Amino acid sequence: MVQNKVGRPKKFEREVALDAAVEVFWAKGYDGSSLDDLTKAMGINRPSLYSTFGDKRSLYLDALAAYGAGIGSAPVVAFDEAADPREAVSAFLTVLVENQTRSGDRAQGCLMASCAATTAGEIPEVGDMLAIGAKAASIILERGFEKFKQEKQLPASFSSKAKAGLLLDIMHGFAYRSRAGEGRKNLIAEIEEKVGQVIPAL
Amino acid sequence: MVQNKVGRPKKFEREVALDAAVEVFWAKGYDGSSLDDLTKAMGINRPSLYSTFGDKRSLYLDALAAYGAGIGSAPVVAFDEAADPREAVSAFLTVLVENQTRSGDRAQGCLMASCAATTAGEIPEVGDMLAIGAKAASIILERGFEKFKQEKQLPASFSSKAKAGLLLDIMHGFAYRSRAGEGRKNLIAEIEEKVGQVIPAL
DNA sequence: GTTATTTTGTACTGAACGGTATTTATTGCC
DNA sequence: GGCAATAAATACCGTTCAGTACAAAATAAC
Repeated sequence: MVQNKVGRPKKFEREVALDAAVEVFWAKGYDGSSLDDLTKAMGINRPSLYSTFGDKRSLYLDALAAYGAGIGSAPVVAFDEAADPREAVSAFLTVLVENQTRSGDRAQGCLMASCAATTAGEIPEVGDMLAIGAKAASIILERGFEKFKQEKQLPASFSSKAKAGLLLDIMHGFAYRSRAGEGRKNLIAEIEEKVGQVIPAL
Repeated sequence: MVQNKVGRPKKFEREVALDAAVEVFWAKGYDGSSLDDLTKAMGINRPSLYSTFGDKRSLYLDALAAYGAGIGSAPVVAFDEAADPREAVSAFLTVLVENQTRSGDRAQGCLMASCAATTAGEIPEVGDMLAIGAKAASIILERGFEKFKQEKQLPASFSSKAKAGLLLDIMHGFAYRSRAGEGRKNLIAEIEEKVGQVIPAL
């Protein structure tokens, strides 16, 4: 924990508190999360929240960015670390489903697709973040497929861009169904089928 | 407009007011929609709203049901009316994109996936509605594909259930991107590619 | 031990919220 | 015209909201 030289020491770490805020927004959405909800979950009081994060709105944007850089990009990281196309898609979807069904309570899904999307109208920056996140993921997946093509693990006819888009579509399908309450087991059981729809049979 | 025999006549129709409420919830979400927003858009005052729809929560559930029975199921209806598989999928996606990019303003998308999903935690009935809607759509699409198989318009190897799921995944991808602000033209231009991913080449 | 500095903790503010009591207006029936 | 019935319209209620003022506490420097 970084401390100043003088003055009363801080009792919390910015990143830990931000992660807690992510959980609150993920569960209740932006408008559904009150400052009481947030401060209680983050373990800090209101003045600390305001001095550290600004207002509720900028805390929200920080939380979305933290999610995007962490949990939100974990599936893409798993994809990139895999050795072959089928494993890459399978790892992508497995990490995805695990993150979207992580909670013991109901209603997890994706913070971006299931919660932040609601606020794309009232907070323009959110719309931009949604678009940028999707675009970035699409490009990374496309490049990953292109790499596999160069390695001859995918045929030359394989359309990397279209398949990257399809894989993201599948991601959004899982996000919706996780949020709707469908259990992890059911979704995991579908992954093989989805892999087959993205990667042509051997 | 159905009127009572006695008493002051109503100045609004329930369905019209409900459709207006749908628009508000679709734009701002449940928690982001105030009663002032709702009554203003619906053209009625608070007591009328409460006597007709109960409270905000039950108005919300009514609005979701109305959306599901109307706009939300329009793509499936278009699918069912088509004469061949490619046209069915194409019509499904075309109607979908048109509905999700209907507004001149930003942030349309799907009321269920882009807005209602947020409230699946705080209002349990919403989670159930999301799940039931997806299940119903999946079954109808699956039966449609099966019909095309019987008509020999699709090969026996065609997996109707898996393809129905994939088509719904694509729907959720479009919903996300519409909500993120991607324009109708871009999405329409992608439909042919998506059709090819659902229906095998001739 | 005093001072300067930083953060915590509590209490508070005006505004907006969902919901309702009450009054007024408009009809059909006698 | 008077009465009963229904709905509209306004004004209001207590609560919760996001945001802040202010004081108490904890550290380093001297």
